[in-house]
Amino acid sequence: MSSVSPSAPRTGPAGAPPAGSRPGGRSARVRAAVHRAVKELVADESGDALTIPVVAARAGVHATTVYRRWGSVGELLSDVATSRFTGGFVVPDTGSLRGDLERYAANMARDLSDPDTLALVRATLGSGGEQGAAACQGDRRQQLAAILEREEARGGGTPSLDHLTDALVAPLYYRAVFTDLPLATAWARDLVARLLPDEAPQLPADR
Amino acid sequence: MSSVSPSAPRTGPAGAPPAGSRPGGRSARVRAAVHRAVKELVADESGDALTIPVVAARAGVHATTVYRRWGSVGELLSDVATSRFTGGFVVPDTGSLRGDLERYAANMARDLSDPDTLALVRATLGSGGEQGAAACQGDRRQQLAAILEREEARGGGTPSLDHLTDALVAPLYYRAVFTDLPLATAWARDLVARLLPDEAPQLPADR
DNA sequence: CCAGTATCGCACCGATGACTGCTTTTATTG
DNA sequence: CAATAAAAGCAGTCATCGGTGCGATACTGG
Repeated sequence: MSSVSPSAPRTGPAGAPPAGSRPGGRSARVRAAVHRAVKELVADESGDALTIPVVAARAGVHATTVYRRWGSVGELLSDVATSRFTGGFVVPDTGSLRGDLERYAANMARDLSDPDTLALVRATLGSGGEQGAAACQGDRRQQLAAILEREEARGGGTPSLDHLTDALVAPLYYRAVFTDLPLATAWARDLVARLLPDEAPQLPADR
Repeated sequence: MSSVSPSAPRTGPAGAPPAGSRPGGRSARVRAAVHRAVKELVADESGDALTIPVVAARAGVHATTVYRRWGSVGELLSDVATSRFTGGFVVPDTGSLRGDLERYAANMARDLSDPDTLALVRATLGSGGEQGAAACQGDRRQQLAAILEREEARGGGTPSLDHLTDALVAPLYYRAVFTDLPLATAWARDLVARLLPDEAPQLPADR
């Protein structure tokens, strides 16, 4: 008998700067504060239940505001995850497919190695449902597609996007989320090596 | 100021039939009822918050019982996930590594395709923390190790367990948890094919 | 069949989470 | 600079979650 709050005005759909209304200073500041509070609380992992009042209190914002802008913890987490995982890092351009992928995989590995990030992913999956799951991927697909497209323009035959996801993205995410194995960059490079048979690796030293 | 309940007697560590104490009729029945209630509630996905009182009510069990046997929602979910994912299906034995893996991957795909199972995984990840994540894997590693060991006894060189995880388990889980792409058995077979180059597939018709 | 004990049900309490009108502040627009 | 409307703050209500002490119950071993 809950879950639906038919009254909330909620102008913007809780995504980025509210569509056409008021991107002004305060809203943005509140949004940032809430986002940071969520990240911190999720990172703390004190089993603090991550509830709206707690988030609001830590953000120095009134709970009402959070209730109105975001409807529930799930939506809030999805929003945070979205802005955390989209536009994050730039797509590498090393000149070769292998180089791009190795760089990209290494970036992803480093990103997912952060315990705070990992906690955010888990929490978002837990209460963000289908939407939250999507949010945890961010641009990944577009970014990989861009790499692939560039390589195609360059000439060579490329693996499909799905194949790439299976061979690269999936192992990274799986290890991070489900196991406690370390996400070494050497291992990430191995993934690329298995995906692209033969020929020597492009990046001798990492970063 | 929560998370630790120093008083609870809690004889069995909330795992399977209580170690040496009392596997008797009622306890087992209660346990089963609670487990089923959790599964149903998680499956319902009504955003019902999945709280202890709610679980207890649906199980027809008093909340106190749940509080005492399991300490928190996280532990409860971990327990349910563990018993859901361990000893589930038998390790296939088709006589060849490829056959075993294809069969195993297909089973896993079918298993993870169930929306209820998926919801359980997500919820467990969300509030079960590290332990919950481990619980979602069940015997997978041992089972794959068994398949590998059998193949080694048979003679052939086998891929490493980690490699197997990256190439098979990870994509399955990733697709299920993070995307809404279907987990077709044909695709699962492709995964095996990419893992084991050359030679024709062993199972012409599935199941 | 009986004693012993683990386990469950019941009544109860404090704390706090979810949600709602109303007022006040702040950003935009002319 | 003034008017307007959106968004945030405030106070307060209601439901219910988390947790405890005690008595009743059912399982186990002799």
